[in-house]
Amino acid sequence: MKLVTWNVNSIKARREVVSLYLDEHAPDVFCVQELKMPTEKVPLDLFHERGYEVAIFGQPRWNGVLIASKAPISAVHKGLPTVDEGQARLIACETMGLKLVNLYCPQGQSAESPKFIYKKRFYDRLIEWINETYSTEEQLILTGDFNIAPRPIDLYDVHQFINVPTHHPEELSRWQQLLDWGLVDLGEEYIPDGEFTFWDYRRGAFQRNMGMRIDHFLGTYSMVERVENARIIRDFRKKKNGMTASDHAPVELLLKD
DNA sequence: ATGGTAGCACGGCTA
Repeated sequence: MKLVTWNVNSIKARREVVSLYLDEHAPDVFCVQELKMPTEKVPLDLFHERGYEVAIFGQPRWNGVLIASKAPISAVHKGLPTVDEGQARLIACETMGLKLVNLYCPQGQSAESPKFIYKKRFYDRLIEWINETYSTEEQLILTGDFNIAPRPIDLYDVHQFINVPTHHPEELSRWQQLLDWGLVDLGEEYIPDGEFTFWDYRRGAFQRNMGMRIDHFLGTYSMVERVENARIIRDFRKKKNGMTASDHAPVELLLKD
């Protein structure tokens, strides 16, 4: 089966590009972040026409996450209790025998920003909630836009990220806590070092390959042996038929059935 | 040079 994560930067602006991706790459399970739309306005036909069931946690203007699956979806959970502040950043469900958490983690702006304090609080609560809700014995995957580049090689220039969000020690320690709980970065072994999932729109970052690997799959140990491959579909960071791309590329995880 | 680009929604915030 093919599991995909993609921060689309508005499902409204990206409707045609997302259609193209679904038709060309046919994921079985599709996790989307940054819908930038309230739940009731998300174009369901985009998914229903292609045989997907869909669970949506939307919000006007910002954030918003969605899971689409070719198989039935059950046990849908929306939101990370007590730290949401009205922000739609987490949706979880069960589908295809997997427990799945789709995340859009806060970005943090700068180390001095209140947004960075919020990012740390979000991660602290996430670690707690995962521990309360799941067991390491389960077939569990956390995926989405973590806004953390875990290794120096996951940034185009680590020297520009000394004490800067996405590679700050205070968030790397929280990433490590997720690993210590019993999760593995499933993409790391398969994605070649120095490949990125995000490039800023500004300063020609994509053309200069100034990117970061911040979109991930974290799985329990029982998932590790099921992974066949992971890859970044870099081509979808390029303009398609004049349509602007998202600033993130889709990331695919292939699992043995 | 505190820049730059995109999206939401029409001024300013967020990334």
